[in-house]
Amino acid sequence: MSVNSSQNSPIPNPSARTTAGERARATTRARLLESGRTLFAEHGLHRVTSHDIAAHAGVAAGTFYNHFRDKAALFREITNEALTELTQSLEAAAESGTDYRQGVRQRAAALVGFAGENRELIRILFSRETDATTVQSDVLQQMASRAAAVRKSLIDEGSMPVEIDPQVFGQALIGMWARVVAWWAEDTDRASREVVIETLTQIQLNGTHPAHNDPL
Amino acid sequence: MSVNSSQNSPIPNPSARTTAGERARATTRARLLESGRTLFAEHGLHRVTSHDIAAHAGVAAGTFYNHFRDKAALFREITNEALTELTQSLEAAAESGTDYRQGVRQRAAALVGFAGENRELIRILFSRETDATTVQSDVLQQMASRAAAVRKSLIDEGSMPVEIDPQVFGQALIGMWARVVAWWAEDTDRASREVVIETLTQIQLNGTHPAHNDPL
DNA sequence: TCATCAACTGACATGTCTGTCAATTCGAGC
DNA sequence: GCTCGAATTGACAGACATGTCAGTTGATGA
Repeated sequence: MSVNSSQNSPIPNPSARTTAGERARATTRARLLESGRTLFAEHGLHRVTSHDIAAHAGVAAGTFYNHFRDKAALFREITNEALTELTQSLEAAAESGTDYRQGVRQRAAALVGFAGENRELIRILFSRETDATTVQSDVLQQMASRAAAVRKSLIDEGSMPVEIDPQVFGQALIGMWARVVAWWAEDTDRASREVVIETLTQIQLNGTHPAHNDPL
Repeated sequence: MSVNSSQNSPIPNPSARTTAGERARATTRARLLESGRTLFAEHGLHRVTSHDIAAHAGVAAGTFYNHFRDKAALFREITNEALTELTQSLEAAAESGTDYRQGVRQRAAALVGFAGENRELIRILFSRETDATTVQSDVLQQMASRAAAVRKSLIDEGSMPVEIDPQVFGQALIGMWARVVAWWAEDTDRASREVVIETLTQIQLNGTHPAHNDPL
């Protein structure tokens, strides 16, 4: 096997020597993904058929199955790609954060920033009107349990009232993030990016260090 | 038309003189609704067929359509009933509250209480795994915009920092309520009812009067 | 006992989505 | 120009959900 053997990566390497056939195949595949993204965002998973996607991409119905086992496979690829990107974005934010307050704000900014630049994907992942609801939880669950862990340690050291349960608060954060981001991505004129970030940050910080916080 | 003509009400009047046929009809209808609730809660709207519901209720497929125009009609009836009940419960809580803090806690208690006693309905209305997602928003939207209005007036009188945007906060509350309640209703051993209520209350109060609150 | 009628039955016609496959197109190499 | 094979085509068969309807059941009351 050569070092430069062809990859399964969804993104074809443009610098590699490719045949016209390979290029055509990659183009068709990309078109199908793009059409899937557009249609799923607009109509939701179960109101879009594989034939719809093929037609929107300008290829025959059978071609769809030349590239994807079934509709679920294409959907999975779209959402996995989105979630990977989002996860990376959040992890980068987590690493760059120094103190806790700053970290919270940076993660909120990463989430909101991602939402602003990937509105179709957010619509697919989080919107009430579409159906990726089973998928969404993983990233957020991670974020929330991280937040819950921090919160737990704050309780243990006594700097947080026990009335706020870490698990419940974690779920509350997940719900809040998903909803706010979906709402905002639907129409980003509804609020400025900064206000959204700031509100999410404040809620999380106030929930964490209530009452006896330094005023900002 | 007689004063006592038969009604379209889903709940038959037991004190009225009824024929055996009418009683049978009401029973069948109730069975279908009950089966729908069970199956929708377990499998979600679009993985349950009208024939499934009929079979679960122990009647023939055609009987379903003797009682409901179609699957959507039965689903609507289930969710409407649930939402009406929930709304009433929340409104009762809103009326009984005297001061703002108390009102917040009472509405949270009403929501959580409803969730504990109607776990199937909550699962249908709010769970990620089912599909009533379009329906859920109305009640919560109302709750949230009420909360947002109060919050706006607090901003206007200067007792709340402007960083927290009322609209965004309203969406955050909706998301938080829906998620927490769905999570808790799935397994009520996850946290005590009191802890859930208290956490929701704290988050909302802290979000409203941050930093310079009286400590509880 | 019998006629009536609403409730119920379940086979079926209809429409829709899915995934397949034999035939066709088209670029690459000879 | 010709052959090979990968990519594509689109008609089609199978699976399934939906809603209907002619026929059956059983309570009612004459």
